[in-house]
Amino acid sequence: MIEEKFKLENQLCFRLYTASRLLTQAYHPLLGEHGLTYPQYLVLLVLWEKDAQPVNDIAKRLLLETNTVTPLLKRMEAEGIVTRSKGKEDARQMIVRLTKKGHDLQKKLTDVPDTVGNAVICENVTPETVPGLFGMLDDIIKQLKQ
Amino acid sequence: MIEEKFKLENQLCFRLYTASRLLTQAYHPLLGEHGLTYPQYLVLLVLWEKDAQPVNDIAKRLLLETNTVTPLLKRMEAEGIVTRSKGKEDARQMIVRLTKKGHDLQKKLTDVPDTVGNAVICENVTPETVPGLFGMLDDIIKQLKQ
DNA sequence: GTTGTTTATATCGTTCACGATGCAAATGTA
DNA sequence: TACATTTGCATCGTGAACGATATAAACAAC
Repeated sequence: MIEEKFKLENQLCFRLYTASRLLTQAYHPLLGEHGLTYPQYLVLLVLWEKDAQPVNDIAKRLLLETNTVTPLLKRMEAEGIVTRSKGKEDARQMIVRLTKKGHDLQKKLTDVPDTVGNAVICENVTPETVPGLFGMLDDIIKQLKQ
Repeated sequence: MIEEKFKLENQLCFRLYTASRLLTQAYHPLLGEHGLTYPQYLVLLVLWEKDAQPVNDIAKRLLLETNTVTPLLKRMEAEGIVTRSKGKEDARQMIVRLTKKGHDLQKKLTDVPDTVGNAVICENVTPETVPGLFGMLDDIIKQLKQ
């Protein structure tokens, strides 16, 4: 008999991993239409809030390493969504800026948040319960960031 | 001014994605000690519950595609953790079985669930609130599976 | 100023994820 | 039995993630 602690049903991580994957998949057709991946969409969210950021600030905001973000940004540069240029004050930095195409994508993706948001609404996940879910996930993230 | 719906702080998916990544990272040192990755650990959880399963059953249980699971299992086979052999009733199936090494890993990993479990305990995430979190995540998963 | 350290980014290798496609075994139908 | 379809798995290509390492610029100490 398998111990309770090893049952898949008792694993928080498996739930987070699965929910994250499935929700990312829900974004896929909406973003793919515009040649974007989900992590690239996250970079856009960061740059729409504040344009012209160094790689490090983007990575820190997304809690990713630069070795993940750098290739991702180079692909976005190749797609003409962002530009990357050396910082003037600090020549080590690479400043990432939205192109017109990158900026304009916001209008084209205007329906994405609500479409995905509506896709998860169900019995126990409603506008009333989501804040509580956010709180717990934020707590987990804060805790694991140390 | 950026719209509310595009703010990173209002995204469920980003929270799930980040929490999943960070929690998986918490497993990394514990599993890496035994030459395992997190997805490989998930396969072990499935096989410890029930040995000798075809690739498809493992993939379905983890909500993954076989094209993800097949290479993963081949790596585990190369590590001597599982064997893969053609099914006798249905020659299309590949039956995956734990080796002694794979079976014995359970004892060696006995502390992993509690160690990781304790790492997430914090103010809003306690033995009392976790069932509610499980319920919401299960709801999201169920909803997105269609 | 020379040297040592830190910081910002990039490169490399490995392992997922996953869409698209291929192939052989099983199944269904005429 | 013949042929089409479905099923189970594998292969291929691309894009993340991430540990390890490299490189150049900035900074610090002497």
